[in-house]
Amino acid sequence: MDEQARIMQALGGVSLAGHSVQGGMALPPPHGHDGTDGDGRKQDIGDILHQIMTITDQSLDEAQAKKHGLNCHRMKPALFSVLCEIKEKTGLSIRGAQEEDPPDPQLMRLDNMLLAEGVSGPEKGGGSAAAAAAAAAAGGSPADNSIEHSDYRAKLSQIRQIYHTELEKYEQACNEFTTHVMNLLREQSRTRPISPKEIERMVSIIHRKFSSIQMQLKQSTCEAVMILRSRFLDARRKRRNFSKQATEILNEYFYSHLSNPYPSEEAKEELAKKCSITVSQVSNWFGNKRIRYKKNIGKFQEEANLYAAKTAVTAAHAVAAAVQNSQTNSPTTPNSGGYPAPCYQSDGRIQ
DNA sequence: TGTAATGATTTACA
DNA sequence: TGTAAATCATTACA
Repeated sequence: MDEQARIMQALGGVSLAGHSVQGGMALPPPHGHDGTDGDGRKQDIGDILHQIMTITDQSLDEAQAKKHGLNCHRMKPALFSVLCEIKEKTGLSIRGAQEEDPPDPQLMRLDNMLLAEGVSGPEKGGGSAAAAAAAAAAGGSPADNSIEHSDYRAKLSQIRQIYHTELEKYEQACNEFTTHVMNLLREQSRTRPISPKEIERMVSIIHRKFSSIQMQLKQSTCEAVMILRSRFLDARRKRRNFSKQATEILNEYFYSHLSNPYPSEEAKEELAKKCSITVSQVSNWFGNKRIRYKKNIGKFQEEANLYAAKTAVTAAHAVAAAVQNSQTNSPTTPNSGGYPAPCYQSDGRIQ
């Protein structure tokens, strides 16, 4: 170390008890330097401060001249390689150089999701599959579906656009910053020992930092897509009341089968077809109707009577038609073979 | 704007 | 797996 200090001094640098200072850059002492001499250290610090003050007092021209002198010094290439070697030995320049980044599972998940949703990768209709699935689940009319579909696609396309713009910005910033740092290090490598390996390491550090920013972007994009999906897929958020006609058909069936309001699978399918809704919507409707009817029969009594009358009229018409056609088989009356029609008490309770 | 109505979902159970 | 019951979230209406 003493030899190194002497060389530094000879080159016009500042020798500071084991620390070589050049243009504000300090080379730490190699391992093993204990520096336990208390008074000596105080003196060193005083020297350092003094030297720093001296440096700042120097004019730029003087500094440049010194720098030039250093660069042109015949010993410089030899010193540079020696210092590089020392740095290699101390492990400063190779620390972490071998760190191979394993693929981040979280990043992979984000990438996969963005790819699946059509946000990253080639545009594939902006999640039309998801939109179609949601539309089917919602059981809306085809016209409604196409409106929702295009709405979903438009919003997804917006997200995609923002994602790509931001990604491009990050990449540009990363490249600019990397170039800047590389130039800076190359420039500094003229006056302090920086090996190409070290520059590479620095570049990889920068890339790692920027990729973590990219991950945040991907994460927030995924969140936006999830919110969009949940809004689109959650049928409760876009509930539409069934058409009056559909409700009529369902009510007619319900009240004409009041004693056993449990339509078979076939009946459900038929009702679904008639009402232009799905079988599960029919099941939901009957589930809701049964529980609400049971809970408050009184409230539904009027409705029940109305539909009973309606059914009776329909049946009478059927009978009349049958008689007219001289047909022998009588029409099927509601509830025939099933539960008896409810008999209402004065309080509206079913007997 | 508050409230009733209503379609959908969730949970428990047979 | 279908249903009851409770609950949620939205719509319709006064």
